[in-house]
Amino acid sequence: MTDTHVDHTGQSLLFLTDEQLRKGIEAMFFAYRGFTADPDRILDEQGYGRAHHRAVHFIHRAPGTTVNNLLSILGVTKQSLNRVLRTLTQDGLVRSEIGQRDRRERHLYLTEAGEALERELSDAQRARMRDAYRRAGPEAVTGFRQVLEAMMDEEMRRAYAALRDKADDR
Amino acid sequence: MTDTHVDHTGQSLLFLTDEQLRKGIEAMFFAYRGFTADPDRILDEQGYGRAHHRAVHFIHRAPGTTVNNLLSILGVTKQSLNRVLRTLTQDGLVRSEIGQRDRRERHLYLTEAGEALERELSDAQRARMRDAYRRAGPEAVTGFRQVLEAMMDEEMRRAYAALRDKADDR
DNA sequence: TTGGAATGTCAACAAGGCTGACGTATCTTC
DNA sequence: GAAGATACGTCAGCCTTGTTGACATTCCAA
Repeated sequence: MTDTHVDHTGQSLLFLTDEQLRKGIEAMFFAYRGFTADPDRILDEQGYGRAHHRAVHFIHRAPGTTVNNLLSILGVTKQSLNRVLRTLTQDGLVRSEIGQRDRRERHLYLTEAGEALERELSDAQRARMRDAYRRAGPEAVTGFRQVLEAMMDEEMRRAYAALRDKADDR
Repeated sequence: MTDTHVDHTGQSLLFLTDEQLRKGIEAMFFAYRGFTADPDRILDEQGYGRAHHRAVHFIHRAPGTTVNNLLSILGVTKQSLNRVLRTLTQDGLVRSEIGQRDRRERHLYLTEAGEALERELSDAQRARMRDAYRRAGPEAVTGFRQVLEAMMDEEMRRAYAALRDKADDR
């Protein structure tokens, strides 16, 4: 499929045709649809959207995070995030606490109900991911992660790395 | 990173922790942002959005495609697609021809201006993809594609395969 | 102590999804 | 030839989720 050669320095070279790159682009497009399909269904039942999923996911990942912090991870305006946060708070899924050190800050946490939704969503998404990994095999998984990481913007790569290494899984 | 073992049947097994799966999920999220970042900038300058990009991309890929066909690939409603197609046609980027065999059908083509925009968009996206591939290396590329393909819904996998094999690149 | 910066909230608007209803042209089938 | 099915376009109206602008609260440094 991909045409690999080794040059005189021993470096492995990739000859990438436009066609190969296009396939990668379309694979990314279609796969992302599959990636979000299961959560989307669950969210729809509850009257939520992807924005709610993202908020819930990252609050779960980093409990006590501030609004500003979440903003930089999600890459949206604070007004946009605020609307999502407001509905989640009203519905009793998210709880916000005024900062001890800096009273301007709000620290965000999931309630029990919030954790329950998060679990439902991430179970579905992990099942999809696990299935894809199983079918593709272990070497494929490593390659998958390497390409994705190389595709991020520098800024996102930093956000990802910070989250990536938070919990250990060796 | 991924823990692989070989069982007594010689089968390679994957032990996937929730943490590993979560990293994959977050990698997918951040990478998709990088994936769309460059086209988004170009589109924004011209007053278009991702919806226009998708239409232009697939009309370029399958010139003469019908509206219905495009609908099933994009997975949106005809009202939604129509809005996009209308602006693209008015702006002289897309041209539609009444079908020869079936005069109810409209066959879609990019104009010269449409092809020019498509080229600009896909050049940017390919550059990003090429860069990611180069950094990740040849084996990673194969794995990347395998996992993505396994992550698609069955329906999307068919659409992808149909497009995938249209042009040859061995 | 006061003015600027940072944090977060409220209001209003736009893009782009969606459903529902309908009109028109064109097959296809009886 | 009439009746129904199909392909496409359009109008109206809704929702989510992005945007900008204005404003309140709080902190900090001059």
